Amino acid sequence: MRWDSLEQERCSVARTVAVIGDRWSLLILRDCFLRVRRFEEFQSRLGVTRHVLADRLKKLVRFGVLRRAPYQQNPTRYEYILTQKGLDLYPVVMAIVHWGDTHMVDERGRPLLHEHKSCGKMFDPVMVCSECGEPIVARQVHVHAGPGAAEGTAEEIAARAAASSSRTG
Amino acid sequence: MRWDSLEQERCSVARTVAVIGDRWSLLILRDCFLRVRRFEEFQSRLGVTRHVLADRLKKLVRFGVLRRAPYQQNPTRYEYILTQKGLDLYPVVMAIVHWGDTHMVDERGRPLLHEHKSCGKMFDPVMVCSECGEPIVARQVHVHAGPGAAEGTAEEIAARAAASSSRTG
DNA sequence: AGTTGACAGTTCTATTTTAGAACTATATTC
DNA sequence: GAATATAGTTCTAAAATAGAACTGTCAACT
Repeated sequence: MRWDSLEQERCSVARTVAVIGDRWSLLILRDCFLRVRRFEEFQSRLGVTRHVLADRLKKLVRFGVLRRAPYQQNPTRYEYILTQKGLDLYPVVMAIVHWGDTHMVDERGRPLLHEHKSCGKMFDPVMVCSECGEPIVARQVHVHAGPGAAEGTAEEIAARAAASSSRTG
Repeated sequence: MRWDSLEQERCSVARTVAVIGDRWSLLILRDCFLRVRRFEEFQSRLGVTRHVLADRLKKLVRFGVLRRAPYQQNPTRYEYILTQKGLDLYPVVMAIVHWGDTHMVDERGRPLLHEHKSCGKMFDPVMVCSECGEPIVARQVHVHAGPGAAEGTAEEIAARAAASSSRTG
């Protein structure tokens, strides 16, 4: 599998990973949600090489996650702003933050706290079912082939894997 | 910034990215949640090189996301199973899937549908506030320095970025 | 007894990506 | 006219990845 072909995969994870599935893209996004917008600030905060930063910003713009907006003339300079498509990545970033807060903090505790302006409280993000509102755990989810499924659907794969496990283990 | 040092960063995103922030790790995780467990099956499904697969599985075991469990003797062979720490990554994977379903599908529609066994319905994952239960959007969240914050906290950074924007743009 | 096949890797070379540093371009301030 | 700010591009060395072949263990078949 080549990376160029990832975005054409019949899997939403693979397609998303084609956009944000590298280390620097995720860190750039984190900074975007912290209102960082300019090349120099990304660069100095992240310590990423300028070459890679330019490349990743181009990629995120190409995929419509960021847009390049002029903020001054003479010379014209641009800053990078999250589009709606980019803002919709907030749950991904928050899920990552929360996992890090839960499993990767040291004795000093979590580096950031999040306040929900609507209710005024410090909160954790919780992923719930859109239908019943209950928190989602992996065991309680069953996958089905959707309209865009390829031949080897996840359903079939899970069935095959289960069969192979009971056969040998 | 070296990748070895990423896990020591004072940021939960950076620490999480040190574990799962590369393309193959995320795809391996996706497969884990689809009950794939064995080297050969990961390899044939993903098309990843065996070298990289071995490396990533080792890394995920080292970080406690997967554990290596024997499933046969003579010769002893192992499969890779999600630990609780790994299962806790489900919201990350689901958030990625949902973003892909929303923004990266083609005309055929989404490849997978998810059924919530608890309520029996097809659902989308929604990220809500642990305190008030309302869906979370980026604008409604304010960050504060936590006990593990470093010097340049996100709060300060956001303030600085805002100041710089109003100055020049 | 010898060959084949399954499984879970390891090793090798060629290619691609990234790190790190220097350089370019435009315009403003000292 | 020199220094500074911003947003890149270009260069070489180092690291990671792709792609293929190879290793070791054991079971099953011939």
